[in-house]
Amino acid sequence: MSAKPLTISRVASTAGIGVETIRYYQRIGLIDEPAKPANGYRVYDESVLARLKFIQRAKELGFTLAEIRELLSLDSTACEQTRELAQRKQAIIQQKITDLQAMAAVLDELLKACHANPDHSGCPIIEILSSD
Amino acid sequence: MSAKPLTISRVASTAGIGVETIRYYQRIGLIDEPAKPANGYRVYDESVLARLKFIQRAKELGFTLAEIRELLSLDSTACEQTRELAQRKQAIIQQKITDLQAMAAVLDELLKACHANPDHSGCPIIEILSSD
DNA sequence: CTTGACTCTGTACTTGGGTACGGAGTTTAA
DNA sequence: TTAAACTCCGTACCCAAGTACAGAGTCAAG
Repeated sequence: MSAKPLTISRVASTAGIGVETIRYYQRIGLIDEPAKPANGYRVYDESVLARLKFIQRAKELGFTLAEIRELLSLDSTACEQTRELAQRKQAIIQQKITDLQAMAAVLDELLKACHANPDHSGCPIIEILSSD
Repeated sequence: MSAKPLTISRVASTAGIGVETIRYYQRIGLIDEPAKPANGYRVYDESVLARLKFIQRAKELGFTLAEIRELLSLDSTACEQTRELAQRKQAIIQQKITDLQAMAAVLDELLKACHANPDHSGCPIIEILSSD
C-alpha cells in the first residue's frame, strides 16, 4: 500500500535538519515519539513535517525551544496566551535592539576617535577603554 | 605600613563581581595571577581594578572574553589591530540589529493580525505559524 | 581560644541547542 | 548474499561565561 515509510532520516532531510536534532526534539518533548513497529524503527506521520516547520519559523522569530513548546501546547482557541507570549517576546527583542544600538554608538565614537588620530599612534580606543 | 592587603574578596566587592569570577579570569589568562606570600593568599595590585574595569566596559560593548584577552594583549601602539577588532565587532552588532528588526517586524504583523481578530477566536498567530 | 569569615585547590555543574560516538540490530540494493 | 546504509539507545561532549562545592588551611574579633 504505502510507498516508503517516513523514517527519521527522511523526515530529517525533508525538514532540512539533522537526525540527531529530531531525536533531541523528542527527548525534550517538542515533538511526539511516534509508534514503533516490530523492527523498532520510528515511523512518522506526515504531520510531523508541519510541526517541524512551525518550530523552524518560531525559532527564526527568536523563540526559544522552551517557548516553542509552550506555543505548541496552545491551540488556536487560546488566543490570549499566544498573544501575550508574542508581546513579551516583542518587548525582549526591542530591548535587545536598544542595547545593541547603544553598543554600536559607543563603538562608533571609538572608531571616530581613531580616525581623528592620523598617525595611529597611542591608540585612542585602548586609551578610552583604559581611562578611569 | 600598608593598610589591609588587597585580597580577592576586596577586589571582588570593589569591582562589583564575584570572587569565583576573578579566579575564573585568572584561569583563562584574562588577569595575571598575583604573587602569593607565605600564607598562600593572593595579594593584588591596585592595577587589577583598572584592568577589571576595562574588562567590564569591553564586555558591555559586546566583546567576548576571548576578544578582550586579545585587546588586552595589544598596547596602544598597535592601533591598527585594535581598530580592526572594533570594526569587526561593529559589523557584527549591526548585523544583529538588522536581524532583530526583521524578527520584530514579523512579530508586529502577527500582533496586528491578532488585534484585527476582535473576538480572539481561532488565534491568527498560531494559524500563521502553522500554515504551509 | 574559639568561632566565624575568609582563602586555597580542584572538580563538577549550569544553560541552550544541539552534535558525536559506540555497539548492536535491521533493511535494502547490487 | 553480503556490504552499505540505516536505525536504535544511552551517554558524553561542545560552546561561553561563569557558579557551586568539598575539604583543608588561615586569619581576625571577642
